[in-house]
Amino acid sequence: MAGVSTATVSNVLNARRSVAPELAARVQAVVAKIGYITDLGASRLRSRKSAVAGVLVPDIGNPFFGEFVAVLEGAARRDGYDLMIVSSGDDPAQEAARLRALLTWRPAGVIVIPCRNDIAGCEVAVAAGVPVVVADRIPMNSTTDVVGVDNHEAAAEVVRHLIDSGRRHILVAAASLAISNVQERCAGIAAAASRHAGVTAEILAVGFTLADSRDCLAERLAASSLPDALFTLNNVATLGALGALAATGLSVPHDIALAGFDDEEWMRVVSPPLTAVRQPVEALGLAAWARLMARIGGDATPPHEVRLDCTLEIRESSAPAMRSVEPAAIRRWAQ
Amino acid sequence: MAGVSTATVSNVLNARRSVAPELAARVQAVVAKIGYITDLGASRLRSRKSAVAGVLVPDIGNPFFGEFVAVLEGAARRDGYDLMIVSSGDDPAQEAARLRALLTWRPAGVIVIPCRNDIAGCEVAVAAGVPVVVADRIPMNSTTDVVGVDNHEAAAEVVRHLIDSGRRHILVAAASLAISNVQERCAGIAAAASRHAGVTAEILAVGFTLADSRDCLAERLAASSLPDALFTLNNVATLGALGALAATGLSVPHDIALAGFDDEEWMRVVSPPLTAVRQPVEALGLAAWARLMARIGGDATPPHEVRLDCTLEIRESSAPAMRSVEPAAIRRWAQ
DNA sequence: TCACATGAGTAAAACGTATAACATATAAAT
DNA sequence: ATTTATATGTTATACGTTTTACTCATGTGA
Repeated sequence: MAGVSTATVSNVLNARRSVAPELAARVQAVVAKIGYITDLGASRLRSRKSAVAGVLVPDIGNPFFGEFVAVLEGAARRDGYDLMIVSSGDDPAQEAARLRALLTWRPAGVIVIPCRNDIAGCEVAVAAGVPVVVADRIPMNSTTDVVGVDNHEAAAEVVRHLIDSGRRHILVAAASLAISNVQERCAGIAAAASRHAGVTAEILAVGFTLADSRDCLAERLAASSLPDALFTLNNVATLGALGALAATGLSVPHDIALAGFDDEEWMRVVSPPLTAVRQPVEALGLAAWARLMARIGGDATPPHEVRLDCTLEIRESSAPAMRSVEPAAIRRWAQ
Repeated sequence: MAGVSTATVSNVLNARRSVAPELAARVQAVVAKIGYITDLGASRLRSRKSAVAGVLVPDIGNPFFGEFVAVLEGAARRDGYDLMIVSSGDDPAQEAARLRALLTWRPAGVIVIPCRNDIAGCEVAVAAGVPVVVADRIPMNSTTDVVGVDNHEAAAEVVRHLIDSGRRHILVAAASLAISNVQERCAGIAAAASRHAGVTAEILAVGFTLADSRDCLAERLAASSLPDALFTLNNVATLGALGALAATGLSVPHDIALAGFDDEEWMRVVSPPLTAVRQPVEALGLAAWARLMARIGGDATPPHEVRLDCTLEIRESSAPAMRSVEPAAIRRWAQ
């Protein structure tokens, strides 16, 4: 339509070789007129270079993973990459299937938050020569780059804080003990608890859904030997704990302290505000993306392990149980 | 490697023509051995049929949109489709750019939650002959299928409830008045308020972020002429309201009632539990997907408009301000 | 026995793009 | 004036599939 060869069109659109201004203008005019849009599939097929990265998370509907993906998307756009986002539903079989589906897109690299300690079907990616970065849940002996937080120290810090707050019997609620970061957190809890005589920590697997964790915790709290602190290891378990506590009639922090992993915005505006471990989600995403870009760029150094620090946001839900003091004092203490 | 032609391999993998069992087995064996994975780009290029759908949402990190996308992903997988997910950041320029980026993937269809009343760059999609379904925020005179909720009635129901609860001066907090569903909600509010003498409704645009809405509302609540009810039109505004109320020292529902659009899990486990309009996110996603599949399947009927009903979850935050009654009674009332 | 349908394989073209190779004109250097 | 470099255009091929068209057996009914 512009009276030029397809090669010239390609050169105009990709600015690879110089094109006479007059011809370029003619091409641009036709492009605008007919609404021409490059076929990225054909482009990648011919040029053999892919500007898409795959992202596999357990559940895109979970705000933690949603935010993680949002960070990745921003970083990817800045570097000119598109993102192919899929979720595994915390099911290893789905994980393998989705990873395979990702690879059909021939991504330049893949970022994965696995649902278990080993990534199901990860070998197909490395076999295909696609760089893989594992985030958040870090398998024990991974051969790929990994990016996560210092779960051991963060969990230990929570336990130390609860002990300082006068608590002695900590009930820990985790989705599943098969998740690597849960294991790291439990180790941190055990380590911190063991350094203080008379402190007990009981671990409870409460499942992945709000309903499961609520019911599971309600049942435990109905039993004798009540804990005086509840430590939830992810955001879903925290919701379940609040539900169970409301059902049981226990008051926070008076009867029992509550602290959890994953800080969400609502936690600091409700009453009582919830003590939470804030994971550096943005830094996590940026670090994962940086590692992926390095590998795509040809970095062949041995696998990197990036560990970022969490921050403990101490709020009223884990304040000391001062029966005789008015709420205002507790609020003051929390600051 | 299997000693057959590529045509036979294609027939084995896609089961299009019958292949001798022995040859098929040989092909499958090689596929398994070398970890062959079809190149989806090349496949689509040649077959001219695309099994990918584009999804454009304002912010993948927002739990409402995250859940919407999660529903879509499940539906898409069931129908054998992949999803290309991008977000616009509530910026019309980005919206147009991302939509264009989506089209480079040659999707069979696109589902869009626009950031304004008109979808920036939507014409390129329809020009390309790609079916478009608009969800959640429905432009006034759209030429495409639209799927949304009955915002007018849902908002009116909230206002009627607040009036029943003894409230007369309602402050409405919306992100932006340029959003179509906000306009519909405001119309519903005005209609319901006008049917009751002495009831006022004041609309306030508080922005898209938690910080903005908190500051904006705190400023308004510091002024004279305090409202006795706060009605937030999305989840971010609800968070901002809680923050502003905490800063102002107003107690809910004693001094002021609080009700908002978007029901999230935490809202029913905090105290006081929050009255919220629950949007049927799952039904919304399924309806949008169903419309898209119909259009992809060749449905050429005039544009459909699907409207789903919301449900009002009445909880303690909008209970009557009974100064002399103990909390237990209020809780009873809320049930 | 012949004509003809059916089954099962292959060769080759096509999808939309990028690029290497080549061609030509003009400018610059010798 | 001849070579050499540079700028700018085109032709043709290749990317990894799918699919059409063609081939060659083999079976089947008259």
